[in-house]
Amino acid sequence: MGYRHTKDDILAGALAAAFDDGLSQLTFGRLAKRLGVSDRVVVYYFPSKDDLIGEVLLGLGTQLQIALAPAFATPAANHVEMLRAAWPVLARSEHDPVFALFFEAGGLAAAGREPYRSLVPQLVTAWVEWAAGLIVGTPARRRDEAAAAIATIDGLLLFRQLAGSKAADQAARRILAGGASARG
Amino acid sequence: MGYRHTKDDILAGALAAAFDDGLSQLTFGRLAKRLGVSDRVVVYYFPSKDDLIGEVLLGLGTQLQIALAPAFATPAANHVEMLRAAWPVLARSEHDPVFALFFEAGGLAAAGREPYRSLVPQLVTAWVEWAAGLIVGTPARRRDEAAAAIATIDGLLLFRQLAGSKAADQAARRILAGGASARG
DNA sequence: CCCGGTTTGTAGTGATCACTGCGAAACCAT
DNA sequence: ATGGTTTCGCAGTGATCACTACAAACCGGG
Repeated sequence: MGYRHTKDDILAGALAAAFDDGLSQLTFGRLAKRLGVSDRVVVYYFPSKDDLIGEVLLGLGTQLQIALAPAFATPAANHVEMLRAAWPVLARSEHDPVFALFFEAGGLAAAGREPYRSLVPQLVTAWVEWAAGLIVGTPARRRDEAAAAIATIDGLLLFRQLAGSKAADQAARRILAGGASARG
Repeated sequence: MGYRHTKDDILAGALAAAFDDGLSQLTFGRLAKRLGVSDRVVVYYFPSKDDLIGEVLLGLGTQLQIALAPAFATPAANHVEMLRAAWPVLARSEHDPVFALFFEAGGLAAAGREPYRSLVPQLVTAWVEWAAGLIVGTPARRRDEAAAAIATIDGLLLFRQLAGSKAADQAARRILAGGASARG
């Protein structure tokens, strides 16, 4: 038997707590109480709050990758085709707390709060590069279509969180209708 | 001479403080210090934090409307045309703190935090209805195209905040290219 | 000028924040 | 068993949080 808690235990608990209550409610004290330990243990493994948040964001990135894997599995001719492939994931996104957490982090990044401001854009960039690998065409075209796909997916995900699934379905219907015959 | 501060004074200060430091840094104490008064004055006019945030969000809605007025000034045949009309606003959005503030509020709403969860969707809904008034066609078509426009605009605005203006320009180029000949 | 209500300062509430010092317990290698 | 290291509970740091009690200052109407 090792010690009672490993760093991974605590990080997993932190991710779960963030999923449940949001990043802004993630504190040493609350996390410790959730895990049934002294907050000293949490601070021992994550010497500063930024350390904890940084690793939580890393874990969030992994979870996002898992959630989006089925969406980004097949090559696409353009961003609308990519969006269509992602649709099954988008259509259920309001039930997946990983997206809510992403937008909370994104909002804090937009507001300029560290360490979100430094870390969240890396998630988005990695996401774009991942998408670019699936687009067919010249490098410039792959880059542009991937950026268009990610921007539109972000918009639909956020719109679904804020305006509800019905309005998001209406929006998606129109967006997906336009791209069947798009050219490069 | 009336008293030193009116409710509008304090609300204006609160909006300015939120623009500068973000909603999550908006507290009675900081706002009072910024205005050079006791926090008692702030609490007098806004008896609870939710009251203050609620009115700040209302003011944010007004500022958003002002910022987007030039984008939503002319009728559009579909969401891509509307997006094209909005482009001059989108292309400068990273210099306008009103959008950063909107995404911070949106992220907190997505995370389920009150009063954001209750109030922010109203901003988005009002936004969609405003856009629907500019789309030509049947009611259902107006509604769908407006939703598509707002979702895409949200996505481009957020993408510009998180991925930078260069990537956002690339994304916009592709999205705007697709809709020149879209039909209803 | 005085009287009513409105506005504001001083001070303080208990709670929670991120974080620390210290010593003891748990663990491991020998 | 022993000595050294890792882990962790206990207690406490000063700061800040939203919010309150109380009384003084301020104001317009009489």
